[in-house]
Amino acid sequence: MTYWLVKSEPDVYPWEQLVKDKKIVWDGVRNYQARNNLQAMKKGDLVLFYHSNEDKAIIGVARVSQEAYQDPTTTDNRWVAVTLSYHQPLINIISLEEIKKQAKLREMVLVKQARLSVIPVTTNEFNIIMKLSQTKLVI
DNA sequence: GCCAACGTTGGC
DNA sequence: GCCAACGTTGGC
Repeated sequence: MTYWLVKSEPDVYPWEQLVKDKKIVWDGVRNYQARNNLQAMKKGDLVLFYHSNEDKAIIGVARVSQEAYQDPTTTDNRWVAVTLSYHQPLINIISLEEIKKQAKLREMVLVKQARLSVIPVTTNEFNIIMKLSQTKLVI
């Protein structure tokens, strides 16, 4: 099991929409590092859903339901998409501010590489976030 | 709205 | 192959 984090601008595709849709094709990624992370995702991996801009917080947990395939928004075969599905919300959302306050989270790639939109998360970081948010993971 | 960080492009 | 110019993202 690998853990990830994806960023979304809430006015483009908010978490609430995933709650309704149940599934989302995560496409349009045009950054090689982010693409490599998409390609490394395995079915069943858990994905933290982060709102950038106004919210700047981790708000829920999604899951990889389909591994990397050709990005449907382009015929350029360098780019891939995955399908994410709704998993569960966080009881308390975790703000970027909170993450920066936590010594053990300050080294997250999310903090170190602010512009990357698909980000690996360590098991330890994932567990700390679950604990801080008082969320019991549903398997 | 500004700007830092950083990726991409194109001229040489 | 280097690097200046430029574009984009996202935090503040």
